Amino acid sequence: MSTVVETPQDIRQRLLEAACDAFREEGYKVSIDRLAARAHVARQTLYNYFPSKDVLFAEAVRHIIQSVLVTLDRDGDVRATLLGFGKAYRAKVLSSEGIAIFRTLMAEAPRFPALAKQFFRQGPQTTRKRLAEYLARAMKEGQLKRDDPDFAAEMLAAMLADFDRLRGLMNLQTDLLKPKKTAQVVDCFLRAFAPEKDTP
Amino acid sequence: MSTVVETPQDIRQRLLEAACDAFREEGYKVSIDRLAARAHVARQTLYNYFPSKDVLFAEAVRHIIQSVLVTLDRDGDVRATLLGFGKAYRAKVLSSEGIAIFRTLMAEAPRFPALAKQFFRQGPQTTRKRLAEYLARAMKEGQLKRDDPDFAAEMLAAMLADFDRLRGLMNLQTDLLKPKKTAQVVDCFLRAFAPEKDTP
DNA sequence: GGACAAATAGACTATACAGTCTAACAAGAC
DNA sequence: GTCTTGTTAGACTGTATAGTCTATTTGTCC
Repeated sequence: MSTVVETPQDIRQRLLEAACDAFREEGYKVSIDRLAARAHVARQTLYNYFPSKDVLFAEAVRHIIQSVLVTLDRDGDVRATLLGFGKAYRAKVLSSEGIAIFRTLMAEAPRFPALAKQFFRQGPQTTRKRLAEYLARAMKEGQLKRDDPDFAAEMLAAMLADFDRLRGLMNLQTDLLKPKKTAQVVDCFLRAFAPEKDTP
Repeated sequence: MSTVVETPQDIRQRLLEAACDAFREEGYKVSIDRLAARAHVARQTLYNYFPSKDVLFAEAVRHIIQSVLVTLDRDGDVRATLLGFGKAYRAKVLSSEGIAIFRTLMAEAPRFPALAKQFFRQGPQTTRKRLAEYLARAMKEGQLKRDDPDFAAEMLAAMLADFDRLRGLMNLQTDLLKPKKTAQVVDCFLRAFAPEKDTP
C-alpha cells in the first residue's frame, strides 16, 4: 500500500485553496492559525510558502478572481442568448460564494485598492464589455434599438442582480435564484431596447 | 464670559455622532480609543454612556439608518417625478457616506443580522415600496404599462445605482454622480414600461 | 468654601493575533 | 546507517485591543 507522495506544489495548492475558502467565508480577519489548520498544515509551513498574511490574501483573491467571469454564448435569437446569459449571471453572482467574495472584497477594498481594481476589471468590467459587444452586434443587425451598448449592458446586469444581491449580502434569504425572474428581467430589457418600428 | 453648559445629552449626542462617522469611515474595527478621541472624550466617559462597543455600534447604525430613506415627491408628470426621485436616489446612494455605510454594514451583516435586516427594511425596502406605490398609481391612471409595480420599482432602483455603486465600493471613482445618467436611466425605464398603445 | 457628581488620564487585566524561533521528527538520497 | 531537507508542535515576542479600576481634577449646586 503505497501512500501518494505529496509535492511542494500540492501543499501550496492545498494552502491556497484553503485560504480562498477561509477568506471567502470569514473575511480577511480569519487568523493565520485557522488558515493553517484548514489546510491541515503547521503554521510554520504556511510561512514557508507565503511570506505574510497579506501576500497570501492577495494570492488567494487573485486566484478567486479567475472564476468570476460569466460567459456569454450565442444561443439562437437575442432573447434566448440573453436568457442564457442572465441565468448564468444570476447563478454566479447570487451564489453563496459570489455573495461572500463580494463581501470580503468590498470590505477590504480600502486596504487593498489594487486587488479591488483588478477584481473589478477582470470580473464585472470584462463581463459587461463582452455583453456590450454582443448587444452592439445585435443593434447593428437591427435586432435591438440602436443605443449605447455599454449603457444597455450595464442596465441588464443591474436589473439581473442588484436587489437580490443586496438581500444576499444582508443575509436575508438563501433562495435568491427565483428562476422566473431572469425571464422577467430579460423581457423588461427587451421592451426598453426593442428595435424602433419602421413607421413609413 | 459664560461657557455654554454641556448636558449629558450633549455628550451622548457627540459620542453617537462621532461613532457614526468613525464606523462609517473605518468600519467596525475602529478602536474604542479612537471613538473616544473623535468625540473628544475619555474612554471611561464613553463607557459611562454605552456599556460596550457592540451596543454603541448598534446605536450608531440605527441612528444612521434614519437618514437612509429617499423621498419621492410627485412633481408634475411621471417623467419629472422619476427624474426627481432618480436624482435624489443617486445622490444618496452614491455619496461617499452612502457608499461607506453600505460597506460597513455589509461587512458586519453576518455578525449583526438584526441590524442588517433593520437597515434593509427601513432603507431599500421602504424606498422601493414607496416607489412601487407611486408606480402602481401611475399604472392605474394609464401613464405606465400595467405590470407588477414592485418589480418595476426594483428595476428602476437597480438601474439607477448598481454599477456605479460597485465602482464606488471598489474605490475606483469619486465622481459617481454623472448628472446626465439619471435621465438616461429614467428614459430607458419609461421605454420598458410605456403604456400599451391602444391599437383598435 | 464645601459637597457631590461626573470627566479624565492612565495604569492594569486578559485576550488575540502576526510573525519568529527552536527542537524534535519524518523521509528520501547516498 | 547517516545526511539532508522539509514538516511539525509549541514556546516566545511584540503589538493591539476591549474593558476595568483608581486616583485626580473639574465644575456645579448650595
